[in-house]
Amino acid sequence: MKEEISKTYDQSKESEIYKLWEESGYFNPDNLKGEHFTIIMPPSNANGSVHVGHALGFTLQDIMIRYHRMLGRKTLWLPGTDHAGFETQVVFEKKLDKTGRSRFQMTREEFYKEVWEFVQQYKTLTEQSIRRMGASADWSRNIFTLDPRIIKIVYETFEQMYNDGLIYRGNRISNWCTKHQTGLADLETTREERTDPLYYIKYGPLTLATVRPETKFGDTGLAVNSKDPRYKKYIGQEIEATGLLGKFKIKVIADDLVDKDFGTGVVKVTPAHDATDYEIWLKHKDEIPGPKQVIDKRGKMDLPGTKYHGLKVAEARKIVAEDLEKAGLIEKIDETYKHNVALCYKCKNVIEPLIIPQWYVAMTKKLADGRPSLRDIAVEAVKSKKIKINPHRFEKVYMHWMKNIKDWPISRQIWWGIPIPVWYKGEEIKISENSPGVGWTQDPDTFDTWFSSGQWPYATLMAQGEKDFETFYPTQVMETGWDIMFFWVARMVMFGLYKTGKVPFEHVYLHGLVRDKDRQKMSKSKGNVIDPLGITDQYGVDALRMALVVGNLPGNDLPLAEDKVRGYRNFANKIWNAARFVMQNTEGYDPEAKLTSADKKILKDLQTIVKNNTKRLDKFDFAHAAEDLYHYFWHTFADKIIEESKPKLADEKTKASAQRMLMEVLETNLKLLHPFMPFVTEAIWQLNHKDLLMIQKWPEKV
RNA sequence: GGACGGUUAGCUCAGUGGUAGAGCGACUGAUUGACGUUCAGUAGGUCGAAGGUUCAAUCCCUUCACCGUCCACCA
Repeated sequence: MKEEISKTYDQSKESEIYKLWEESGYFNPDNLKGEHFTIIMPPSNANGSVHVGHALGFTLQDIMIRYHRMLGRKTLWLPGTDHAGFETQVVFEKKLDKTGRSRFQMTREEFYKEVWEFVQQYKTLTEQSIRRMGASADWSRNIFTLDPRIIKIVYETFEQMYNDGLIYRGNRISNWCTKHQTGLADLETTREERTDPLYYIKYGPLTLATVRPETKFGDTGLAVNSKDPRYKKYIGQEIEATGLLGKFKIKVIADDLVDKDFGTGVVKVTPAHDATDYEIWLKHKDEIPGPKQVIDKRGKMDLPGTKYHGLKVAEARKIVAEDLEKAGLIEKIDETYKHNVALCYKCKNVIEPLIIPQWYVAMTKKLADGRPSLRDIAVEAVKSKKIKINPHRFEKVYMHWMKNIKDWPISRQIWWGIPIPVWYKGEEIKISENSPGVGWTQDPDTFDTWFSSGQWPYATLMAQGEKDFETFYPTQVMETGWDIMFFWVARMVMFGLYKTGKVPFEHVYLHGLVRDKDRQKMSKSKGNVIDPLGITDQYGVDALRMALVVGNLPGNDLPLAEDKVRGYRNFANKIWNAARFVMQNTEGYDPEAKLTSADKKILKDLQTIVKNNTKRLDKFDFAHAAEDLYHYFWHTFADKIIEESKPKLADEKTKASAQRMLMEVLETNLKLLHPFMPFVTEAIWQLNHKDLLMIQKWPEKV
């Protein structure tokens, strides 16, 4: 046996080892006993290849899973993929664009079918990549967000919430992306500071400041602050003014949303095209007319019969400003005005606030039977520590967001997604997956992806059958990136508590983003992307896993350089060779040999490592756990214990003790290292064992 | 406009109320011996600034500076 062990660790055998594990059946908790330990894998978006950020998530989750499996728990790691509605549609439309096609030239059915095929390819690819990372997930329970079992549960929840009055259809102002032709939640917009001209426009006796003169055709009122002495006399009055389309009358109202100190202290109220104005109108419905739409969904002026009709908003703004200037209606222009503009988070086009009917989930509304609002149950779960967020500081961020939460628009005007199961016939509304009969038409919209993925923890388990749900829910840990805490984690908490009465998970672990060695975000255009599969082929998965874990504290971004991966490849080889040394020198050793006091001391010190490491894993302190093991193995075990064992092995009096000691230290280390570096440790274990290291009992704390 | 995080060795980051640590990098030396994907060693830091608490502060408090991030309806 000794001679057969190669001098360097051969990572090309990793896929064979994975096969060994997978075929053993121990990824499936049905073959395990004990108390349950569950992690639901965040479903990967099936629209591209896995990147190193995914690899980080898989690694951290696999560490927890392998650790708990070795502790003797009935351990389930349930994998899945996400259709990722909007995200995927955007990716796919870009692809269409490259070949000169567009979804607007296709039928909805054609489009859906093509995206489905596209997603299937990536789904398979993603699942292979997850395996390549060593993920010990239960593939027998693998599930897709568009699985009929999931859709059924999503529909049930929708109906239940509708009946509870938590879901309603509202015709109100929403963020509209003119490129993607869909409404978006506030979270799906970003803001960018811009410098735009601020026009001071005359409205009869008054002057007001605006950056959007083109929307003046949609004005239905003017507003001032009630405490502003300058304008007291105008409140409630109709003033007469001259505009580009002739004379008009407009009413002045008082609203405290108006800041006296901004501009002239007068604002125009354009409820159809501005969120604040819309809100002002809601409070003054009796005083001023409602929204008057002058911009359409394509972001073009909708003013038939005028010269502005059909102009894009940006063009119209220029022309309107010029015309106002010519007509002597501009008092001045402030060219240095800085303000934040809302953009679509995907295409960075300016969001056009428009009134579009959307479905909403009420966040702060109490239920008729007295149950607290979704927001309140989600706040309580964290406050009462039923859910703990790691790092702790994110609990503050979570609370702050909850405090300011607004109703969540869940309908999207996109095609790729779960259709909204609502049918209309005149004024009648019915919730149903299939047509209720002749004359009914279905709502054309689809759900926001997060409406389905928000239900993931219970939906994935319920989809497997009632028994799985009872056995594995609530889950123990949700491990994901901090960047989707609001999008996803917060929603899962609400849905989970609403639907099951229990928290969906006990712990949230938020990892940081992986960046390049200069802390830059990885992006294809910068060419600084580290491809996890490529790096894995070169250095082995274990090396990548260690590089991702060591030095990576929760919530902090992680700079990753290839050098670091190379360093841990060296470590994997070190482990291999230390093991080779031990095996070559312990042939036929006596596991019961009497220990010398020096060797006893070594084993006692090892207990401290076991104890500390276990404690660290229990506290989710993976970075330090990994670093400690690295140090102990290399600088204590390899550099000192093994070196010092050489004379001991040469002396017949101390040989038996040294052999036993070396083997015990090695095997304990293999077990401790296994969650972090499963492949090299298992490969070594397989050299002299018939069973799997993966299911060995975790070293006892003494 | 709010809030949060950071500022420690050339780089990336740990850490502790009691004369500062790791990895990588640099430098010097060793070496056919489990491993050169190695070993031994050296250099390198007034722990962002100023105050305060303390016998003692890099660590606690206050203020400030700079960097970063998130949230936000001032048109």
